[in-house]
Amino acid sequence: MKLSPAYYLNEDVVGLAKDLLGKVLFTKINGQISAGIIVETEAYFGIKDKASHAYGGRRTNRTETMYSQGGVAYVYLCYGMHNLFNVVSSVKDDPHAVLVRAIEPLLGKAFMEERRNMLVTKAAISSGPGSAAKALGIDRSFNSKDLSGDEIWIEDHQIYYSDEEIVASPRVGIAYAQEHALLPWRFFVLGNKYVSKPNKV
DNA sequence: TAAATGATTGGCT
DNA sequence: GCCAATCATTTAA
Repeated sequence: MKLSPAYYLNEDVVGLAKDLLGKVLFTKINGQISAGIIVETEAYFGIKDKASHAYGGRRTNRTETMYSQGGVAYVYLCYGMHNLFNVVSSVKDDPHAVLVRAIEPLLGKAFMEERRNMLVTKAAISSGPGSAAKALGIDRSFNSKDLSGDEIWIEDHQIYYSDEEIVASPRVGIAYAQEHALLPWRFFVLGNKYVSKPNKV
């Protein structure tokens, strides 16, 4: 069930971002397990992507995590208050990553409600990268953690979406990345209410 | 050492 | 729809 370490070595990060839709992201915190189906992702294409923190080969304390071999978590603080969770992919020294932007609550919904202080029936509980991470209890202490460990991992539950249900669109919040801002590297499940806006074709 | 800024969200109008 | 909140990280001096 748990994805094998080899899965994350895929050097086609855009294809991986699409493939991660329907996979199930788990966290176990203080023995409490929660999980959600990944329904929205974005690909960050290593050193050639102006929207990536690793653009141009920039290598700092923060981005060092992305240079790891695929299969670890990259979590960083954005706008001073949101923890964004990414899956590091590809081989060592090739800083590709996939941002998980939304999940559909599957297990441990009571824990999510407690962490988000809202009912799981509200789409906003895990819609958007900051919200999805918070619902699962992910914070910066998860940065660099191995995705094949027992604190955070991803499973394949044989959930597949058809090509008609998967939509590719430009990424969100990266207007500063100029021409790269228009690349259709955001993928989401059409009609799923947990997908952040814009969520229409 | 200091200044600038962002892969956003939620509350208010 | 608009806008404030809030700080780690980066870059420049």
